[in-house]
Amino acid sequence: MRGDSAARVTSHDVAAEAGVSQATVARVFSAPDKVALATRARVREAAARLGYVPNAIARSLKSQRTDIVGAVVPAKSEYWQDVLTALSRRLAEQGKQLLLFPFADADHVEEALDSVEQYRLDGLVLASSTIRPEHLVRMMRRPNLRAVAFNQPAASGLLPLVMVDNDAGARDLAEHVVAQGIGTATFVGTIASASTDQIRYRGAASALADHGIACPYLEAGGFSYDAGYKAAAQIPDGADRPDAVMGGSDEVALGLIDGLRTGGLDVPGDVLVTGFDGLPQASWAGYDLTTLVQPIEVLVDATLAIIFDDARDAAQPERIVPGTLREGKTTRRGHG
Amino acid sequence: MRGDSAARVTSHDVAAEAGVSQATVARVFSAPDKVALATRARVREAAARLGYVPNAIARSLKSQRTDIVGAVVPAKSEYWQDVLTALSRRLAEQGKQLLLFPFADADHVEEALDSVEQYRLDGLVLASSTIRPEHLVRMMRRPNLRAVAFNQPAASGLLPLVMVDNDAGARDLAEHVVAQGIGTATFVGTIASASTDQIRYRGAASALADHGIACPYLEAGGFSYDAGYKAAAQIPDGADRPDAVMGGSDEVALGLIDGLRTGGLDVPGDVLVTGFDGLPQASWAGYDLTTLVQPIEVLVDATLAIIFDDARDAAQPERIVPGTLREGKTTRRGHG
DNA sequence: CTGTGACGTGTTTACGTATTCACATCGAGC
DNA sequence: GCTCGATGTGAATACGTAAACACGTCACAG
Repeated sequence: MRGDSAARVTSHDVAAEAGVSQATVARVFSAPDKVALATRARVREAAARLGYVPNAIARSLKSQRTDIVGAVVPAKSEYWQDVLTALSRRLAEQGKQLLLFPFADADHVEEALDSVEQYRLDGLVLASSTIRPEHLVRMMRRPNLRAVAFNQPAASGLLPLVMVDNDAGARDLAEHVVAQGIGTATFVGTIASASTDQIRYRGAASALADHGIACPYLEAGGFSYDAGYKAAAQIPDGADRPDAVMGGSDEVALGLIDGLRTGGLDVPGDVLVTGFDGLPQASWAGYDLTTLVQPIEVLVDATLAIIFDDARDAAQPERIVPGTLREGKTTRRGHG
Repeated sequence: MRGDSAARVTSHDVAAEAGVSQATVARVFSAPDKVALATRARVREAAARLGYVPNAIARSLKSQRTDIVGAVVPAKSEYWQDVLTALSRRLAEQGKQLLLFPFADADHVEEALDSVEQYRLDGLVLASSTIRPEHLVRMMRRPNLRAVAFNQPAASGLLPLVMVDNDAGARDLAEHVVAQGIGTATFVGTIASASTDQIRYRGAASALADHGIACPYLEAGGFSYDAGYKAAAQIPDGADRPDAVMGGSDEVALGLIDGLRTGGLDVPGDVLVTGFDGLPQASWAGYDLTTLVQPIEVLVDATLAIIFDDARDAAQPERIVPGTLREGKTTRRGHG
């Protein structure tokens, strides 16, 4: 029978029950090796009897550490869901928590950041390339808060930065489709103002240009499946139809595939398609998309290293991690 | 030029700057109408000048409210991602935050709950039917914590409960496939021990039985696409092949579709497929899955209502919300 | 036998805010 | 002209913990 009726059990209550001081109780739970073995056992028993659980709020107030990392991310996005899953898993391993600050539009970032400042977080992950530089600067200036920009090239020079090598990845994808023998290509970007989108397009266009292939840009207008699906209708058909369509993200690429197929085209028979990110869905048999897989675990680890490593005086780190080309059937040309 | 150099600005600092007491500063930020207009303006200015932001930790300690709701959810799941997105959006509208406690296996729920107790959350959403009853009981007993079971039939009688009408939904789906003229069916469940899985199967089997159709159960062994994909290979082919396969969740159903198609079958030509949940991916043109769409917004609102409504003495509420049948092409038989 | 350090514990204070209580001021009502 | 209530503000306290500091005990080296 655990004492669950007591409304709020504090370390003082436990101290009284065990016949020690509050400080000793606190030590048992935060620095056990500083307490004699016998005392420790007695306190532990008393705590169990009363159903005592340390109050993280009070601890945070006193210690000036919350053990919570915040993440400012777009509310709707497959890619970020994956990142957050990896992030929270790693944090949980270290006994830390993840506090979510999702935002719907880029216009609502401001509100999210207002909330962020109230909580004295140990660190903050600023995700999405739709966060504007002025917001980044704002976070840069908060004392005692390690903010890291995640996959957000625009943050370069403003904040510590972790990202996949978008340029190299886009080039790899372009080289790959060139190797399949294409003669024309179109890049369907997500949102033209996003810095990742720009880098990916430039990388792909530059690599294609090296082979004498022009690559017009088409904006899907979002990071979503729907945006890609609708964009497929904009792609020229007939004689002007490109041999390959490169999506600015996997979500857009998946939408493109279905959009193109709905339009009566065969992927990869009539047109090759590539993505970018390496979402789980890209591996689904129905799509089997050729894409650039981001090493999310590596990126997350690098992010947490920046937040928690004590080298606070170090220069602004920038970790740029290479991705991996995943070759799926969407670029496998029937060499008939 | 905002005073961003000051390491930690407190209400005391603002009070000194504005020539008022700390209490007045606190009032300006928590109950502005209790402060004279002129004073209020002066304090606001001083606060802006110093870059003061109220400390949510200290506020929580004093007020015994954190304005944070926790959610214990499986780390990997499309369905829960959707729910969490809706949940955090609604919370953000009320100036509240969502703290995530993801768990990898059912065995790790215990650890997650340990963390939960440390934070004095305003409410807790217990998701996933893989959380075992003993864990539910534990949360039931915490004082000052409104825990709500979300889509977790097993919690009935133990905790306030919000869920979609799994039984009716499964029946609707079964009736729908019967109306397509099927003669045989197989139910491919997620995890047999999950209470939602059991209810969905029983509902479907019962409705099918009303039409004299037997419905064997096959366990995919997970809630994932992969589980469904692999399970497709277990489905009898040839003469024993069922006319319809009902998936225990959309993720499983999507995997089933691809698995069946990989096996050379046509969906819906050779076999009909249904899902359950109404994931965004189910609407993707490549699948266009017939499924039962959960009204996630409604479920989330009901959950938050239980957490925040002051009728704390009310009997344990149980909200069971009906879902909506979404008819996709995976059950559209070619009436050739 | 005394000085020294390690060890274990208690006392006290501070973290930053919300709230209670007390007090002062002011306008209105008999 | 005095009471009364409303209004605005300050002083003081509590929320629950961690950590600095002080103290006492004991083993051991000289």
